[in-house]
Amino acid sequence: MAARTKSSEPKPTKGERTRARLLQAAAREFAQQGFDAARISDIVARAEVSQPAFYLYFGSKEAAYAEVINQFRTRLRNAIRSARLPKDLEKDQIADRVRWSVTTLLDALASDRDLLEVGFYQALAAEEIKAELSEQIAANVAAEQADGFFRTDMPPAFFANCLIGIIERMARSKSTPSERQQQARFIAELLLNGLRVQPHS
Amino acid sequence: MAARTKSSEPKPTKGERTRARLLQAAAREFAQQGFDAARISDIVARAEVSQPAFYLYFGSKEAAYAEVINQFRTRLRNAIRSARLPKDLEKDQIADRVRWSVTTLLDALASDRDLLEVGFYQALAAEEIKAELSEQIAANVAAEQADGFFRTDMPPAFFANCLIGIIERMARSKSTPSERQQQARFIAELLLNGLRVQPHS
Amino acid sequence: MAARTKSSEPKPTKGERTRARLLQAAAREFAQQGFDAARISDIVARAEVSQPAFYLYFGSKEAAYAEVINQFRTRLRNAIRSARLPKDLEKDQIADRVRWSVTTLLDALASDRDLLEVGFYQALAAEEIKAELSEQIAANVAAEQADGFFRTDMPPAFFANCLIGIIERMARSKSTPSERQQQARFIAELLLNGLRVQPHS
Amino acid sequence: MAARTKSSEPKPTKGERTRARLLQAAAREFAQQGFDAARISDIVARAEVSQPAFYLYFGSKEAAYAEVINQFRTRLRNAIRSARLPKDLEKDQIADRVRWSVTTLLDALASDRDLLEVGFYQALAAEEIKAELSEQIAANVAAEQADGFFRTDMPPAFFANCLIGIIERMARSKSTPSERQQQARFIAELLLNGLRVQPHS
DNA sequence: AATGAATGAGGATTCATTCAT
DNA sequence: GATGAATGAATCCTCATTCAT
Repeated sequence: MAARTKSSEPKPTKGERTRARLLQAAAREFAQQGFDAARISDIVARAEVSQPAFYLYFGSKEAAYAEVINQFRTRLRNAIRSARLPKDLEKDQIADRVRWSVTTLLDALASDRDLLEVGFYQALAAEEIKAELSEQIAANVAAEQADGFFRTDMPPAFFANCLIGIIERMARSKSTPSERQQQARFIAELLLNGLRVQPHS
Repeated sequence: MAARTKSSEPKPTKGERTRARLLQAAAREFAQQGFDAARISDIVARAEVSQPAFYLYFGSKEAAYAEVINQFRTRLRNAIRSARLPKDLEKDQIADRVRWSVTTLLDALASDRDLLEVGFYQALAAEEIKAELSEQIAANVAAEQADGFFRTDMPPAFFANCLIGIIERMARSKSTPSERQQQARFIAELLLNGLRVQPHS
Repeated sequence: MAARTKSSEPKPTKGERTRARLLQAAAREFAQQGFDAARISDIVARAEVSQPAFYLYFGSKEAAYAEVINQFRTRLRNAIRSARLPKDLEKDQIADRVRWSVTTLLDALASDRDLLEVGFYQALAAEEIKAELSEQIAANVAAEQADGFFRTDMPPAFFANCLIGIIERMARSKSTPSERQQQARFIAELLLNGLRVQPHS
Repeated sequence: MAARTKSSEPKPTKGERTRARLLQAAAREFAQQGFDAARISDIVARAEVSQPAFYLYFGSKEAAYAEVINQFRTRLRNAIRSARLPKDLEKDQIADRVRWSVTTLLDALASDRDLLEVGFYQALAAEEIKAELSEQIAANVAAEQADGFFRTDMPPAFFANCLIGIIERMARSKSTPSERQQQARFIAELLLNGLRVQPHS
């Protein structure tokens, strides 16, 4: 009776495992070839199933692509949710916290290179995803401006887009966790203090 | 004084005009559909010529795409060349000059939406182009750091990528020249002074 | 008085009921889609069983189609057998009797629209079935000519085909029993007396 | 100057001839296999062109089928138009004239066996075509009833359907022109005078 | 008695590309 | 300088059918 008490997923059936394999193979092919150039035959070869098996689990090439994109969106949304600065933050912790937020985002993006490629760099999906991301970040920034953390003479949406642009560039290169921390440090520093020669630091 | 003495383009022959129409049509189709989804048949339809005419001027679909990309690269290179800060700049003019550089870039990018789409947002070409762009900007930044305009505790390449990321996001939306000036002002301000609440300003 | 004493079908097992459901579903799909366009997946969906279940009861799609056709043939044969004019018929009862024969046929055809569609209107089966039907009717007609009921200057086979053609057209439209009686009346009248303006009637 | 004066069709281009070959090949395949079972690959093989050539002239398999059907409809419509009894007909010429009408129809149907098969015996198109045919014939019959040629106690639509059914059966078998005349004679006789033993004839 | 899962084989359609004129 | 006509090669997708349970 005790078994499986905690697990939310009872145990994947054979079909579910096949489907998962196909989805992963699809993500890889879409990432490497783009939607049009990706061939179902390569996806199923990678997943080691026959062509009809693909259609057992996805209605069409488009549907599979959409599912890959959705995976990415969902993960990204979750990451964003964790990246909000808490209200009771001390002013001198801002830098740390911004760094942490950026790290969270970079880590989320780096967690699956294939999803990243499809969702962030392929024209078909990227713009819509970035638009959503932008809105969410802008909302966060607005709140943080209201809390007095950031200067208020720049529109949140503008800043959100800058952040997305920067992160997109950074996320492009394969990086280790510690490299990402370093990146996050630079980004936070640039965003907070700018490029101008600093008075003392 | 003889006619056409100064003009660098003597006078386009019929063939040259056809070729130009085809190239523009190709840019539009590639921009709207992406390389794979773009069809030669649509390109020639747009250019109002027959299919074989396309092969009279371009060796292949790939070759036409490459030519579109090259157009973009060339324009971009020229723009970058103008964006370097002059050495004898007064320190209090930095802001103006950075603003001007960013405006130059944004204007160059906005000058042809189709080229921009292909060269900056389509995975096939974008990374290479951005890599080149990054190197050039990094070189500029390094020089400017050496001249004492910018703080030196950030790697030029890092900064170059940030700038590219930001510019890419900004260039995405269709904008009027004056909107681009406004964008450039924000960008320069952010890059120079950061998001932190400013001591006095 | 005991239950099922008279019934020729002892009591269908579960398997037999499944098979019957499948056969009916097949008839419906074949009728609506034709042999080629009908899909096993739709048949089993209609019968609410799985795909393999189909092959538990029918060797192939063709076999199932053949069985549907056979059902129709059998019913038709029985109907024809009842439609023969009895020898000791009074001359003035011919009209009634012909009417009755036609009604019998029309009723038989109307008793299952799906079988009718497959067996009478789908090219795959119809010709063969009509050929058999034609022979049987021709035999009846020949006998009736010999008995002096019908004029003998027309070949029985010719007349049989006319009758089949007429009946086929009539059977096409969905009709109530009383509409079929009306149709039968017209048919009998036309066949017996023709379209020419009648001397007195 | 004199050349081509009478010809209404200037001279078929190569493409038009290819298209005609394809259409005929399609008619043959559709006739022999039915719409679903017919394969484009067989059609183009018969027309001795490549598969893409098919799509140069027809948008799809469906479109080609529709065109075949339309050819048949058009011919049939023309035939029907000629089969109307002229008003100034002498009563004793009715039989001849009915015979002639039926012959016209049978000849039209026999003129292209492939079109006939598709348009008259394949479920997909047959019903609609016969419905139209029925209306036209019924209109003719009504006019002829009004002119006093036929008895008026039978609905024209009913008679039209009978005629169509009979003709459909007759047209089924391959026949020579003289066989068709014989068929037409029988049909006219049956329709006019019926099967009843005739008083004197 | 029944099914979840899978596949071999085949068919329609599209597209870049090329002759022959 | 230009095109009507044609094709080789591929790709998505469907369907009847089966295996292991």
